[in-house]
Amino acid sequence: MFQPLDPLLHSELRLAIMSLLISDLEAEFPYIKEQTGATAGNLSVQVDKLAAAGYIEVVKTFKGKRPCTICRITAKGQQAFEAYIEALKSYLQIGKP
Amino acid sequence: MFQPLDPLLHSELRLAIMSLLISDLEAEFPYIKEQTGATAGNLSVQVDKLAAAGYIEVVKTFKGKRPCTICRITAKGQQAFEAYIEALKSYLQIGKP
DNA sequence: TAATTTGGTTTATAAAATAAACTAATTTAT
DNA sequence: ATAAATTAGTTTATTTTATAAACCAAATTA
Repeated sequence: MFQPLDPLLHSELRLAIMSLLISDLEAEFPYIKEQTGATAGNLSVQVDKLAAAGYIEVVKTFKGKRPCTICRITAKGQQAFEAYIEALKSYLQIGKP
Repeated sequence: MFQPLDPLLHSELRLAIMSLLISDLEAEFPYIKEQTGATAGNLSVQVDKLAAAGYIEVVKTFKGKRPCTICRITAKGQQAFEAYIEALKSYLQIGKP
C-alpha cells in the first residue's frame, strides 16, 4: 500500500540539498546555504549525513586562498532520490480513479 | 525557491493517515492501523496531533458493544494536504526544463 | 593591528517519532 | 463459571532527529 520513505531523504533540508544537486550535479556550500536558507551549522550536519550514506561526495578544495567545499551527487544518490519520489507517489494518490 | 513543508504532514505515518482519509474521507482506527502497518500507540499519538491541528476529527462511538474510533478529514485537512503536495513539487523538479 | 567577514565544525538543546508498557472491556475456551 | 486471549485503544518512556548556538581559523577590510 504505502511504500516506506527513505528517512535520509524525508527531511526538508536534506531533500532540498538533493534537489539542488539533482539539477546542478554539484554546488558549493555557500550556494546551497543561500538557496536553502539553512544555517551553516544545520547544513554542515545534513551534508555530513548525506555524505556518510554515499548519496553525495564532498570535496574540499580552495578557491584562491579561501576554503571551498563542493558537494556532488553520486549515482547512488540519484537512484535514491528517484526511488524516494516513486515511494512518495504511493501517498499522493496520483492517478487514482 | 523551496517552499516550506508543513511539518505536520511531513511525517511518514501522518502523511499515510491523511492519504487514506483524502480518498475515503473517513476510516476506523483499526483499518488505518492495518493499512499503514503502524503500531496502535504510534497511530494514537499521530491521530491526536492531526486532530489537534484540526486536520481530522475523531469521533468515538460504538460498534455493537465495542468501542469504535472514526477519523474523518476536515476541509482544513484537505486544503493542507493539497498545499503540502504543491510545496513538495518545489523539491521534485517537476516540469523543470 | 584591530575589527569584521567568510567558511565552515562541534556541541548543546528542543522537538519528534516510535515502541513498550499499560488499561479496560469483550469474546472465546475449558 | 472463570481463566485466557483478543480487541481497542492510551499513556509513558526512549531513541532519533532537527536545529541553532557557540565556537574556530584564516582572510579581508578599516
